[in-house]
Amino acid sequence: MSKALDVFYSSGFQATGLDKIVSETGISKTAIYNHFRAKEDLILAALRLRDERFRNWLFRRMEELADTPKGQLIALFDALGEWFKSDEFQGCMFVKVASEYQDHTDPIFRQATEHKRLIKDHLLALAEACELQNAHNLVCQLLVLKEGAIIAAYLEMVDNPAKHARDAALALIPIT
Amino acid sequence: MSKALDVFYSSGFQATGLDKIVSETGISKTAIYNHFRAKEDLILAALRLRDERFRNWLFRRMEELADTPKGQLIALFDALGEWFKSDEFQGCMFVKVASEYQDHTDPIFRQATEHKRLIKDHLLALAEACELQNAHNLVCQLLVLKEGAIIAAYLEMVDNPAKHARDAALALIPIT
DNA sequence: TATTTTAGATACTGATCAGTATTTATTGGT
DNA sequence: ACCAATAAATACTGATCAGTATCTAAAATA
Repeated sequence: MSKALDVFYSSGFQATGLDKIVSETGISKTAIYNHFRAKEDLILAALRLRDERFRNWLFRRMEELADTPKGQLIALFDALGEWFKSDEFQGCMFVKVASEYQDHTDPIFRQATEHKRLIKDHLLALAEACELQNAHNLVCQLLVLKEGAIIAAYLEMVDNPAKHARDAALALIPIT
Repeated sequence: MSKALDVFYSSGFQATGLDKIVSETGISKTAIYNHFRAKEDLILAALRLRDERFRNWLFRRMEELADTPKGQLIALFDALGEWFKSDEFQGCMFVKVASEYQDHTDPIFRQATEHKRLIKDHLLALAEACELQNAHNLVCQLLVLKEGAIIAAYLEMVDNPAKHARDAALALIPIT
């Protein structure tokens, strides 16, 4: 499953045939279809695993980098910067899968949006712990910065997008 | 060509077979391959057309909405908001194609990044006309906001992402 | 009008896709 | 040791893919 995730992440979803999954994982096609009803289910499982791993890593890293809610919101962008610099980085898997499965009612598309919602919830909790007057608006702005930084990193639009997003976040978060 | 662009935009690139292009456009496969050496060339042509149309529309709209360079930079987000609300909106075609053709040396991927570069150049010219001390940093931040707003709109992460991006931009652009 | 050229439409090719049926090997019980 | 049951590996299916070859019809020249 973990290997399947890697293959989908680096080679795409439609472009990755099940034969490739078989050859990369060593698991036979029969065994795959024993656990998953269809390729769609395999993709959904890969997305679930990715969501769990990524959120765990991100939230933990934010906690390691700062101990106040406000500090953690800023550390979001430091954590993103580390991700961008890592060998693993190949853009956001959920943006990519939502680019391939564009039907907004498709379970795959909806699972991509669910990942984003879970991150939003976490940031909202942090922002509300800051006792700001409009935590919701701030979180929306930070989310826009986060997604933009990931795209900018993937498309190599600017140098150090995480730094630019962090600077912008600092300008948006009240000092008090 | 225009119709082919629409099909790719709404149905994806790998998922769209040439048979579908034939049935949607009425142009025979032979005629298509007379003008384009391969499907890749057809995609590249569609991207060129999209780039030209989108940049023309965006820059013109920014000019219509404001007459100062600083005003136009802010109007970028008003124009984006109009795009998000339009029926046409289905995310950024270049982000989507770069999600399907991930090899950074692939002509398709590079053409996607080229589109982003051309927009960056335009914003840079506007920012430099504002005579700010660090126009480059500002443009990088605005680009991050722009890409994030498009993703947030496509994945329906937040309500009115253009407004949030615009508010953030206002906080980043010096008042003077 | 007869002939040649051109262009597009249809039909085809080998490859690859997701998914399945059959066969082979392995395990567990007696 | 023998049989039953399970699980996985191989081989196959119809569909679809990008791309091509052949065929047909129209237009241009003489």
